[in-house]
Amino acid sequence: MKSSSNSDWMKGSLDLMVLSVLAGGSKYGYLLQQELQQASGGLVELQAGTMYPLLHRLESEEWIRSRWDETTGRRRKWYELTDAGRNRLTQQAREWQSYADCIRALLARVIDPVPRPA
Amino acid sequence: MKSSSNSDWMKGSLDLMVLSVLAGGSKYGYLLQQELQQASGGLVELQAGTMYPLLHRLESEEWIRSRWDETTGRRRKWYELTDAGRNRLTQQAREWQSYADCIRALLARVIDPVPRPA
DNA sequence: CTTCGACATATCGCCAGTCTATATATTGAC
DNA sequence: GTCAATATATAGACTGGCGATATGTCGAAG
Repeated sequence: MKSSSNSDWMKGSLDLMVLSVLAGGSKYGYLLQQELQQASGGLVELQAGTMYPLLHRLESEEWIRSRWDETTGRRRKWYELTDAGRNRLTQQAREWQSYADCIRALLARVIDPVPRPA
Repeated sequence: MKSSSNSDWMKGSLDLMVLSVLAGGSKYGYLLQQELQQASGGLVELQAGTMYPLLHRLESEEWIRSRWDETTGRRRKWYELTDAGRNRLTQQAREWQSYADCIRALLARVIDPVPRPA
């Protein structure tokens, strides 16, 4: 069976999405989760068990950095983009668009097969 | 390190791409590989070790069906879409475009952050 | 005639990454 | 006092893509 809450499309795009949302300002995990869900019109539901390891990885790769806020009882770990992360984001955004265009072209053929060049 | 020949974007889109190419007519694996590479302007290099298992899976799920051509010494296994596969393709194409639009919107924010609604 | 590179399919084992489930703790509402 | 929402984290299972490897045909070059 396949299932999985989202529909597998963004399997390779989660990094990009997370970096994008963080580009809008510092966030802690739970908040990022909410905002991503909102921003995607409910399409993307980043699971906690996916997100936290992902954030840890992004941090270990130094695309983002974190700071605990322990001033309240509810411990929150705030993440922000590093400079490297910001560059990474623009880089990846460019790449992603190439691939998206490429798939779009592929799909266009399906819908509207080339009418054989005169 | 990340590496991987393509850039991980299409991790979840390979099914879609293969079905798309097959929508253009029957192909055997090797040919499909070439055509996909061409059609993508060299962007997508579907590896043999990825493709054959993928084709087997798609066949077991009955989105495609195969026939050996053994009339020549070079054995070729021709694949074509089933009716279900064709439906699957249009279905997935629709879904993919939703997700692509969603990411595009996310990226647009990055490039052009909302100027605070008057 | 042999050898080399392109053609053609297949499988195995590795590994990265996602999900489910689970754990833990705080807080506000009822 | 209990429950749901907030908040983070990890372990284990599973999937899927990739590199390596195997097997064999075929045509061209030498």
